[in-house]
Amino acid sequence: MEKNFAWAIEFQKQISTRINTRDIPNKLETFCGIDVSYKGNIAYCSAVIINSNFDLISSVNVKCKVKYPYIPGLLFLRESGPLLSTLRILGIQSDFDILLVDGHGILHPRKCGLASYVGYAIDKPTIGVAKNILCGSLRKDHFVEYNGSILGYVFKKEGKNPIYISIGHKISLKKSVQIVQKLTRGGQRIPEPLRIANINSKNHLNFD
DNA sequence: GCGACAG
DNA sequence: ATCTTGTCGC
Repeated sequence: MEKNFAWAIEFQKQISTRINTRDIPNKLETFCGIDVSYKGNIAYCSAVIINSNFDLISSVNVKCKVKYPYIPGLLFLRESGPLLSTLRILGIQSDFDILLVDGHGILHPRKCGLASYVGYAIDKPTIGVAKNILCGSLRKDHFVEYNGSILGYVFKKEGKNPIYISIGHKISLKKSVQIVQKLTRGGQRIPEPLRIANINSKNHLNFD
């Protein structure tokens, strides 16, 4: 029962040509983290917004039906729907400056991971933060290289597994790394907005 | 053909 | 991601 997802691959190649890998003039006061967990065929998506002082500004939990399977390299098919629906609801009550997504940005076979697609879709500065690498080779200087280009950075915390940071959209890799490091509290592996969003998404009782 | 493979 | 009990370590 395999399907043709060739269209999705072409779509990613198309979107990748529209990704902005530079910083844009923007405030850096509020940060949104968003993540999804699953139960059967239901996706539970949570988004939270915090400020530079880690104060909670806003949060939403949204339930959605799963429409696509998980296919390595095509995570956006499965998660962009729930993420965009949730961000739309969140937007009704609060705005934010930077979005952090659980998954790769341009550190991707077609330079268009989930974080890049979502960032492009909402047209906001977005950073990709993944817990595992999908492609590329690790360099001693902590950068990740793929097809001759520096597309990511490995952030390793003592005693913890590393995380992989990459540009989602409308931000540079340098600033992406600075932000992720500032948002990662001592003793933690995951930057706060994503860590809280991940916890909330697994709390299925807080969904309508 | 073989191995790898975000969440 | 999710399925799962006890268990090792700070």
